[in-house]
Amino acid sequence: MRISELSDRSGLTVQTIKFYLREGLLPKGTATSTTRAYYDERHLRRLRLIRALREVGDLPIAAITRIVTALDDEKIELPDLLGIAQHALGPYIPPGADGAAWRAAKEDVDSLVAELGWLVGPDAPARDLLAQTFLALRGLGFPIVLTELRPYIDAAAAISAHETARLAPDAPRERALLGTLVTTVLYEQVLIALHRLAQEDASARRFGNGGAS
Amino acid sequence: MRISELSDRSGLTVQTIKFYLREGLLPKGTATSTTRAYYDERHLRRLRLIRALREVGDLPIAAITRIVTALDDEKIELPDLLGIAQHALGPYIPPGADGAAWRAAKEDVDSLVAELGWLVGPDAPARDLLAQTFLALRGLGFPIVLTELRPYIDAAAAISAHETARLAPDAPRERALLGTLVTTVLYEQVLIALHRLAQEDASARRFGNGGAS
DNA sequence: ATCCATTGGATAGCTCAACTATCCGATAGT
DNA sequence: ACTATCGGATAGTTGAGCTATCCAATGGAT
Repeated sequence: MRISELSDRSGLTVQTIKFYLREGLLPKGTATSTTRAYYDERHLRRLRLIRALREVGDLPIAAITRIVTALDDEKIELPDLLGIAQHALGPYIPPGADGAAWRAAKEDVDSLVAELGWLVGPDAPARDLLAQTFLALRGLGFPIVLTELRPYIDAAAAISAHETARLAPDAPRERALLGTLVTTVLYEQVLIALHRLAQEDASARRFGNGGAS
Repeated sequence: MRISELSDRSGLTVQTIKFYLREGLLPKGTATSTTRAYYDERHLRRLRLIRALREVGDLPIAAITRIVTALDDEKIELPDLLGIAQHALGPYIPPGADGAAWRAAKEDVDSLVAELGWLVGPDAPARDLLAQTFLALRGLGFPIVLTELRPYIDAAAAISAHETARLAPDAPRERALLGTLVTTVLYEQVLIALHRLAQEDASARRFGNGGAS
């Protein structure tokens, strides 16, 4: 199909698609002449992936670029993609930030991970995310207590065990990679949404339907 | 304290603090003359809250404005604040979007919530967030299966039950409100971070330490 | 064969969010 | 009395993510 049909079918403007082409998010179509190139279903699927990561996952273009580059790289295998995706998700803490309090929070996280016996790379960005949150909580007068953390740890462990088990080991590479990504990025939003819904429910039951309009 | 001391203690520039004052995120100090105003610990706490919501929760200024306005409104009670905070968190789906597929996704969500018997307001934004994610997943060829959702539902329910139970009913109003907010916004990040860590652990165990650097 | 809408490719511009910088007149403290 | 600082206002900057315009080259319809 031509770019205009790609535009129609994806719901994106031609300009936006050209922008994604420029940025290297979308591979070029097969050129049949100077002024004509053809696109196929793979391009359409790629656009859908980009939009899902942008709109639902709220990832910046730069992060999506890194992810799709890894997706297109035949050499990258499934287990490695998770690391790449997680790195792309951030957060990006400028190195050497914040001094003593930051280092203390990092150490809290490190010792928590060690205590749990989780096999996690030492520079996983999720460590920074957790440390950042610990730091903010402390600053607001809500210091972290391990026992308070327990339900979150259990929930995280249960869900990720389920997710990993669900990966079909015989799926074709592209689909397996996509499945991993989807799990990492989109099901995280599912979890957040369900949590907010459950929270509203719990609050309504406790306070007798407080703020529900 | 004066604005310069507030700047030093919060780590924000004077300009940024002035910006927050202009935007109504930070209440004005008590003016002692045309060119002098004094700020107290409450202002410092407010700045810490703003930064936590911005940096950790990644909320836009507009959402934070709505939240702190509710915080400062003596008439708003704890149960109502949760609704306000959740509304401020978004997402903001432009009404009347996307047509048939969108409506179908919304209905999936509505029937799910009904099936679970959860007491959730009909216009809770979390419904939209979930619908949006369902839609994206379907577009990528990963349709939602209720059984796949089960672990997420259970996790969400367990966590929010814990959170609601943890609210001390005798805490002073300001602190109770803050606690609710913190739970909603910051512990969500804790959950995400733990999930990513757990996922990396599960993947490492299954594939023999794949991408961990 | 001709002609005009469409395409690919390049470049420049726009919009929004979140600050950041400058200016100005008043004043507090020395 | 004087000068660094403050509050308040206004304007400018930066980065992300598009969006619009231009241009020469088609290529399908006539």
